[in-house]
Amino acid sequence: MADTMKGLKRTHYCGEVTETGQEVVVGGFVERIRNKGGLIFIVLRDRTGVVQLAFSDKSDPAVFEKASGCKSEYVLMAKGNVIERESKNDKLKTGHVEIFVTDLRILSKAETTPFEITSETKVNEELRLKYRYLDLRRAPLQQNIIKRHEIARVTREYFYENGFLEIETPMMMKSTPEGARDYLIPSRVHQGSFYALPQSPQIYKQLLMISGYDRYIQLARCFRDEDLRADRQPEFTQIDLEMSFVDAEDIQECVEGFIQRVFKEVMGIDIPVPLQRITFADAMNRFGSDKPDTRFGFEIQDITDTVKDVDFPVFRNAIVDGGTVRAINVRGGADTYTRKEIDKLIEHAKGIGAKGLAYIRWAGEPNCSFKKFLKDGELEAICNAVGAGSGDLILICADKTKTVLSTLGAVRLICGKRLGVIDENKYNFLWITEMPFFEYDEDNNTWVAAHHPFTMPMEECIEYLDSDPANVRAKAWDLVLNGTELSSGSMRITDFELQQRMFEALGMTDEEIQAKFGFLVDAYRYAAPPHGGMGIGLDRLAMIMCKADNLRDVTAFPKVQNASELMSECPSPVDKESLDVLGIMLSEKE
RNA sequence: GGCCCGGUAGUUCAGUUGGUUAGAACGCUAGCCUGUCACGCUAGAGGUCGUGAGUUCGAGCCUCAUCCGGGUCGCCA
Repeated sequence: MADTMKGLKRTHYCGEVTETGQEVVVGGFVERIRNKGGLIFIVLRDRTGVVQLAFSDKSDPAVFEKASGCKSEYVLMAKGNVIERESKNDKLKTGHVEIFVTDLRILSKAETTPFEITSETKVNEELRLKYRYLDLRRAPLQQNIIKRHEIARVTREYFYENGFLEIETPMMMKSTPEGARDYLIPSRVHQGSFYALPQSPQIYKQLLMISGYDRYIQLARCFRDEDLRADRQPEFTQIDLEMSFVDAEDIQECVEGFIQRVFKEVMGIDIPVPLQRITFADAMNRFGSDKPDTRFGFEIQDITDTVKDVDFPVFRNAIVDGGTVRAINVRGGADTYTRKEIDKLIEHAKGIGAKGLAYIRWAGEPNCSFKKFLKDGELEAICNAVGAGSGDLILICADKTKTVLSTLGAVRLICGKRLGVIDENKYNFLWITEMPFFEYDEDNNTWVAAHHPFTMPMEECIEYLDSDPANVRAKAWDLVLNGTELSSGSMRITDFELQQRMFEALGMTDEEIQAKFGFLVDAYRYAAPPHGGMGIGLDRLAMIMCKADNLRDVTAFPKVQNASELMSECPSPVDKESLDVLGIMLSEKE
């Protein structure tokens, strides 16, 4: 039988025991035991830190006996006097004191854990995830989870102070097949019908504006049944907000205030506002990405004009086909990138869709992969055009402009990371504005909405809606931090006529509109204040603020790449009775 | 669905051209130790080499398939 905590009441967290000359009661997990024979030290841990418990065989033999029976990860409660240590440990906040224990309780015994619960564990993540509850005992993970809590706390405080109302929206809602795949919930009462988990509370928050709630905030759980990435979980949290009687700049200003506040309060870092703005078109041209990492250079440069007379078939064919030739100057990359590494980079570029990369590697002498096609002075002209000199590596891509940009954008990131030129202590925020309204769907040869269909086009673009969809820009914007898309926002269409035109431009029939969004379209018949809003990825924000490189490290119980959870092993099959109740029959497996 | 990387004691790893009984460190078990703090010392237990086929006299190592995990492309209005 384990001991009880009867008669003991915790007075301090372990990490807070710093003053000598007081009697304290602490509780926690055994981090480490150092048994010297007649003297035992136990390091006790809770979520605030650790404190050393001391035992001597010269004092209470029963207490000493109990201490000698302790093992790693036992849950203990200890009463004792805080005394000065004979030899101090400067590495710990509580390193100058220890608790000389007079009453020890073993509240719960632990089996040997599958891995050691230490800060610097190198354990395979798969195992950590299977025993997530043990992994979560480790200080680094606890610090992330606590920091995430701090972010959420500051978020609520900021938006409450600015007049936002927190309103919950349904987790069971109507499935809308546009966009990401929905997670579906079968209905027992309406067999054959399904609810969907929200991809975002988008529709509900717009309805709240129609209902006059003016400023809405919610830390909303969202669900998308798509493949995972390091920065994408199927289940995530958005700081979801919507505002009435505002325009884009008002919303951005409000969010800038939030960013400033959360970085100051949680990290002690000053973020200057207004945040930098760049149009979508500029972002693509300069960085080959709609979420550029601006912490380093290597910007994309158009050298089509410089090479238009070069007799290199790769360049010429691209230009003749209406494409472009662009380059990045990987400054100082000539030594890092050996011939072999460049080949690997080129292979990677091919994976992205490029046919290859041409390069000029200037290590001592400029070494050019297409030298035999160059006439006198042309090599120098290219180097000059991109500002390259000795020690630099120029990577050139020639293809359709879209391919060139996405390739060089990806290559730029790889090179930046490889050369270690990214300052990990920088926080570069960027508004991406004037997002395109339509995207071309090459599979079906149609224009599709790049955002949800209630996004407002920019006023000056409305006239091109039908004639020139490629040039219609949306009153929509993204917020990017260090190359990660943090947030996305837009103004919504409140004009019934304009909304009808949008649906038509997207090729939706009246029946489709009615079936999918009938209630929302109807709602706008009864007047709506001008409104717009944003959804800020809380998980991604936490990830960057914790300097984590994936969302699992800031999520208590994350899912793995195949969207399962290794600890509980969900999803899992259910028995036939459960399915029968729902009227669901599974198809035969192959 | 495509591509890339990984899987050897509980954990982290090593393992030579394919060749006796697969090693180390940490952890674990037992014993010793009064000032440790990644405590120290002594002894010990612990392995379907992810799984299944194949090649071979012989496979941790070679081949194929498959499972699991990671990254990425597609996908994510």
